[in-house]
Amino acid sequence: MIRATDTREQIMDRAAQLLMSRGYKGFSYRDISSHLGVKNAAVHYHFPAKTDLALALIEEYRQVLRKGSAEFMAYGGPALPQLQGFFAFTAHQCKLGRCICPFGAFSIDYAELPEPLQKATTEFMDETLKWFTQVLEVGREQKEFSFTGDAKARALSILAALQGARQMARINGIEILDTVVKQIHQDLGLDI
Amino acid sequence: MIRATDTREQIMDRAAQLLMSRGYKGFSYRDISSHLGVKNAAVHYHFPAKTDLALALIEEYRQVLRKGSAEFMAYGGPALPQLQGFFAFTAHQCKLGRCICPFGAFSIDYAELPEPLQKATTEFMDETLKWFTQVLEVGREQKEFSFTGDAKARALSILAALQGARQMARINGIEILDTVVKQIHQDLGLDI
DNA sequence: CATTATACTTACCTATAAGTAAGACAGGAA
DNA sequence: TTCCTGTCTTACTTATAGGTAAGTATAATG
Repeated sequence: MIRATDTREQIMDRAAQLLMSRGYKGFSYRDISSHLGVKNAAVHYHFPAKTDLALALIEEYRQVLRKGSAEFMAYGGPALPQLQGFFAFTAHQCKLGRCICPFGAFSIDYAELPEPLQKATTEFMDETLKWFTQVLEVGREQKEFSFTGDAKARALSILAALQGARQMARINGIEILDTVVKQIHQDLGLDI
Repeated sequence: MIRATDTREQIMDRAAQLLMSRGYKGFSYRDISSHLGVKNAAVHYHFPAKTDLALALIEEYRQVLRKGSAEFMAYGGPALPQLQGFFAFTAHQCKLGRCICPFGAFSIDYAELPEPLQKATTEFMDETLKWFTQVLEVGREQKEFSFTGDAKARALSILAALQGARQMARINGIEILDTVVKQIHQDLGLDI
């Protein structure tokens, strides 16, 4: 009661953790409320429907992406930190048990999602792809790394590999993610 | 009643479709029974628990893999048909709405799966990876295609990319899968 | 012909999900 | 002081999930 907005943030934190560890269908409002020591209806007060919660999460992810890429997208600059930051973020999330990236989580249930959620997911992916394509293009121009062919196709392939690797890491160990990230580095001429 | 084993097969067919279009949590026995025009308990008769059904599905996938790769694994031979067959199979599945590969489906719910199912999934992935690594190694030796670095790491990366691409294809269109497959071809020196 | 196994159906159970309506209670504003 | 608003709780509802026990019909077998 003292700090009202805390609850909302805590709900979103917990929901993010659950979404990325169990998928969209894999968590319930009860999972959130019991963890926070509040009642189920308290979660519904902040997010009337689960869809609202999911939309808020996606919006948050989009904000994170925008904030992390705004300067680069507007003024350019070195592309390598963008790339490295993204890989580090991915690995860190995975080590916290958040192995399922939002796209993975929502793609599984995509067919049954309400239209606004589908739209938000698609737009988020478009934005991510646009940013990552730019990173690859600029990085190649500036000779920070190298690869052949279309940057967008390459961006898509790398994002797909990361998403797949994260999930496969759950089944056969976290080192799978490291292996794939190393492979991507090698393919970009970033051998260590 | 006339052809008893039909029902069991039909259950598995439908379950496979549902598993790969909605994920493991995303379908119920009701989805299967209503589609077949039988009662819920009929499905339980053939597969007492959902875990049993999942295990049977994985076993079936493993059989398909073994049958499709047995000759190659035992006696060698051209690797390219193995590769092409796999890509074609993946694309075909995806076009039938089966965009979520079994690894993707089970990886989402992995943490909550009973141990036998976890084990079966892990073993299936090990087998798949072993086969695909062999395909890449042999194909490189025989100059059917080319790539640098460790074959297992490359196999892992390609499998991850395919898994990710299949899921992303649901969100942003089937052409994403084609793009990634083309990229893989290019990376293996298989430009058309 | 009687028995038995197979492949179901009917009729349940328990748990959990998302969601809602109405009330409680604190703090600030009129 | 009263009223209002924001933040909850209590106490539900409805739907669906996985699962089970007991009975039924058919087909094969002794």
